[in-house]
Amino acid sequence: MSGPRSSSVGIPGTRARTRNAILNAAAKVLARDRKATLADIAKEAEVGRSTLHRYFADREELVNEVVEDSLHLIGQAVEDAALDRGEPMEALRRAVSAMVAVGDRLLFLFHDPTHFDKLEDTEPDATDLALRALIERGQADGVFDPQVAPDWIESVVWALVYSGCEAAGSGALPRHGVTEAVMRTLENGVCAR
Amino acid sequence: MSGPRSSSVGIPGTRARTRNAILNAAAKVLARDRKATLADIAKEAEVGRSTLHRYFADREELVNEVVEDSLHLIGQAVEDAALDRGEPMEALRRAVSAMVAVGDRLLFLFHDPTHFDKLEDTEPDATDLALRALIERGQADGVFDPQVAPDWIESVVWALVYSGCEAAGSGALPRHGVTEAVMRTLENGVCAR
DNA sequence: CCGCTATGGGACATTGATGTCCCAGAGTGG
DNA sequence: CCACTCTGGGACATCAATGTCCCATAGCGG
Repeated sequence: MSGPRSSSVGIPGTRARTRNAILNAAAKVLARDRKATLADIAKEAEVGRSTLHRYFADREELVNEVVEDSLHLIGQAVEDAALDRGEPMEALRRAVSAMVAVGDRLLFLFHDPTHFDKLEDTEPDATDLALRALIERGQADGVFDPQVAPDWIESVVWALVYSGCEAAGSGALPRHGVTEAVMRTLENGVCAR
Repeated sequence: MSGPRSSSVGIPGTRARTRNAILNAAAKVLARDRKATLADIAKEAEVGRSTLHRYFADREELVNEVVEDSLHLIGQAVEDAALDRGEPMEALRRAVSAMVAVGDRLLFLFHDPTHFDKLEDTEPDATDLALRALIERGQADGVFDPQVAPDWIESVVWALVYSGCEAAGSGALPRHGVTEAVMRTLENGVCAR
């Protein structure tokens, strides 16, 4: 009855805040352990399991919403990076920096390839398109290696950013040095200059 | 049941072969979906669920054995690469090639960070030591970038190899081109030469 | 002060995976 | 041909997670 359903329009701030807390907690917990219980997530979010169920009927629904939210956050961050402006290499740096900034969600998404599969159903999202365009622009400008597939370069970028975020999470890299490490590797590989 | 099944059932080697089939199937299935059922694994291995239970009492036991087996395979492959011999860059190429060769197991291990955690309990394994030694040797020789932590370089190598294996799995890269793509990226990053 | 909403927590029913047993069939070696 | 081993599959018992209800209560706004 009167299920407080519809999206975040007109909802008292409380509901949006609780909802957000649950989404964040879910992303964090599920990134660490994909088999985490709903109870675990509720605990992390500091809400009752009942409350969690009030906001998300299914586990599936919850996960889907976290995925969607994460994609949205990442997309927003990358969009703000305005990859179509400026030198390709500088734009790439902004992209990496933006990705690192939402590292938690990145870790969450990458930790479950299943989500990645669902993503293929939807239209190619703006994030990938922007990144792809940047890569091709850089290749055309002779800045990025034109002899390898844009696909591969994109994979490399995501992989290194992911790696950097994980390294930061485990303390292997200082949080502020992630972008720099990733960029240096993207520019030079692992070779001395 | 049994169409073209095992031709020699009483032979000692048979048990090992069945066991191996289960381990391989488990690695493959679990790499794709961590929540896969024991029934799924049994099906992939083309054995009955009962048989699987005869070889591995627990799900936990099975997973542990797959981890151990995978580490062993990877370790063997890398050891055969004799990373302490020859030019660092050539040795690195051999390392990458060896890792790619056991890509399925790599995908399995990386898909569940939990396994990675257990690994920290044990002594630092030979694989990491060999790889680390190679990296430091290369840095000393001025071949690898001495200004970044060996830790980071190691992460990058694993990340790119993983990425390459995944790309191969999804058809984005031809299986035989993985080592080349990874090495090119390690040598030049994503920049034009 | 009153009512409304959101919440937390407990009490179920349900479901799906898991682990155990047992039995009959097939292939092998003696 | 007989005994033995390994196997697949079915029949449970168990268990943990999940999803549903319901009720008492705290907080917020009118």
